[in-house]
Amino acid sequence: MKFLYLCGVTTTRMIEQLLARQTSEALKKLYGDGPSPGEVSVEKTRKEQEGDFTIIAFPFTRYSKKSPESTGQELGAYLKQAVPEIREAGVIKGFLNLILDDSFWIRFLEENIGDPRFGLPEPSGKDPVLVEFSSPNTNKPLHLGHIRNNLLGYSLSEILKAAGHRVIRLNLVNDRGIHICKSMLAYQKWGNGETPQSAGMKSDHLIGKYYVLFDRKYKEEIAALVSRGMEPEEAEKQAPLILEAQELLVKWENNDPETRALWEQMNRWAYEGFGETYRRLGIVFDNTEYESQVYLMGKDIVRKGMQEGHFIRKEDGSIWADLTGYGADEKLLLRADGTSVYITQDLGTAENRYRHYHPSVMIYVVGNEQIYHFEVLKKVLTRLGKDWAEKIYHLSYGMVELPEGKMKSREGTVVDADDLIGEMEETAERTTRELGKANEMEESEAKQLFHTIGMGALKYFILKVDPKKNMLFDPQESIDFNGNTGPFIQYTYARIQSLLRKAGEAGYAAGGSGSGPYNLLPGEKRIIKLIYRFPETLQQAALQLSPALIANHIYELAKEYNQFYQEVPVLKAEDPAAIGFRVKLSFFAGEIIRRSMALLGIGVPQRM
RNA sequence: GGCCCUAUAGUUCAACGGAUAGAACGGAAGUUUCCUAAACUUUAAAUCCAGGUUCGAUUCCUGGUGGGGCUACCA
Repeated sequence: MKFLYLCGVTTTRMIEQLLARQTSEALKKLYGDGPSPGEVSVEKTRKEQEGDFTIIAFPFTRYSKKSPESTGQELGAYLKQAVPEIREAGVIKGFLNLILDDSFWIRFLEENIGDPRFGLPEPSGKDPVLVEFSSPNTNKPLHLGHIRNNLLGYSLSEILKAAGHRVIRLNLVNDRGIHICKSMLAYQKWGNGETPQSAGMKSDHLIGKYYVLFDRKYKEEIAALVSRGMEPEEAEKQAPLILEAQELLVKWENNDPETRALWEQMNRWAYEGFGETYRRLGIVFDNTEYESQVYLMGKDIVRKGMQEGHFIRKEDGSIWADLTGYGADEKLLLRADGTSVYITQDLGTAENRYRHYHPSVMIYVVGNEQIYHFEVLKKVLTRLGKDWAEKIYHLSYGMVELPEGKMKSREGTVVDADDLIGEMEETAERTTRELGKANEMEESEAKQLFHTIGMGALKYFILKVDPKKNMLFDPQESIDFNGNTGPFIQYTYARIQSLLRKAGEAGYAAGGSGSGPYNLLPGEKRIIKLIYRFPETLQQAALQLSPALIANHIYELAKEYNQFYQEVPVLKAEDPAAIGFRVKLSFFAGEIIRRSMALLGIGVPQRM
């Protein structure tokens, strides 16, 4: 993301920087000219090949005027001389593979194992990054799409914090607008004073019931009008229910006491329900904004812009921005009846945030169906001379699709958030009990474990996918607990903790240092290298705003550790030095797993 | 119509312009006198099509084709 900067470079990448610098010097010395160190890319060697780092010789042939092979040979010979950490340098098809001495990797482990801030750069102290996410409508309960939004927003915030940014998590509640009036109207007409208690429903679900009811009755009215010969488009505008909802909106904006009282009651129900869902998901915010409190600011901006001649007023009194010269169409900013639309309040919130927080970046975690909306928002702000409009970044994530297609709240084809959370916990409980793993647990510990595993499965399932891509969720197949999943990683962690408990009993310290020379097994080295790359992955995840990178990395580590665990004895090793080293390696791997999972908002159990 | 996103094993997902395109699930075959088998090992299976740029393209560009989204006085 172009607005973000790196907060700091962690010390662990120093060997790559050293290699790049030496390569640059080598080429200049050998051939008289060469790239700057920044132009040299030092990559990790592919898994199938032997080596730790790879430098590609092809780009250097323009300096050497020789084949990639001999260029690589000469460079390799130079580097081996210049860098004592290099044990071997071999060239295969123009790829210079460097093998570092085991002592380098062991020293890395020793130096960082006790550092709780390993991989974390110093906090930048610069202007904060705002992350807006969740932003629910108060007219219906949360569904699977919101879950993706919440998990992404929360995880990104954690990642950005870890990468050294000051982060402010914002929730903007869409608590006003025509959509709210629809549920309110349906409740007025057909609610008979029903309450969550009397209905025995979670409060936000009760509101959703009336939103769906409105839509059903509204569609009936449209159908009736159409059957009497009206054009469908016209019928949608003339149906009595929609006209009534519009009246209700005007009343609301004019502070009609009765309307406001109903609105407040229904919103309270919505917040109660959302609060419960957030709690179960483990989502928190630093601040909550309410659209009802900022939309007037948006109206003012529009009025002022109108006076200054930036906008146009149509015959019916509605106000529009003419963006036809800017790669967009005309965009409505205020309705003819003076009430505000979606973008009106977004103009207000943006201005409000900019003044209040002086952010370096404003990230909006909002679905990709709103790409156009944010383009227009930025264009309108720019039009008004707000040069900070460029600080707005729309993180547009893909939709969660069901096998039959897109979810539609109004038509009831949604995967409800609360239901899904409940099902995940139930599945976790069933699976755990079948495996007999809860047998010796206290009931409270078991309950906590089911929650941890269930949420781990759900969160990992969603966050491992690249945010910008659409993803598929098939309720029939449910979310797996084996393979590339949250529970797999949690299980790996639990195994490590079990091992460490036993190691402690046997007198082996996990965090200490001071082992002697040691020949690394291939599996051990692969684990160390994955730990070594954690800081880099964190930076990449922050830069690309992608929790998926963390998820992929941690899966690699868990997989690698499981293989090691299976094939290499730790506590039963012959050599005490080997036991000591492997205990330490296990401890460090466990820490990286725990911390990475925390970046995804996922907890890890001590046993499972 | 216009604009935007997307296309990889049967399925769900990976791959800073680099080597033989990786995993998982599902399929086939194995591993438990040994630190937790929610694990591990082996195996079959894929870059939508046609051009272009490059030493090198799944990746970048152009044109097709398929899928999705936006283009609301909904948010």
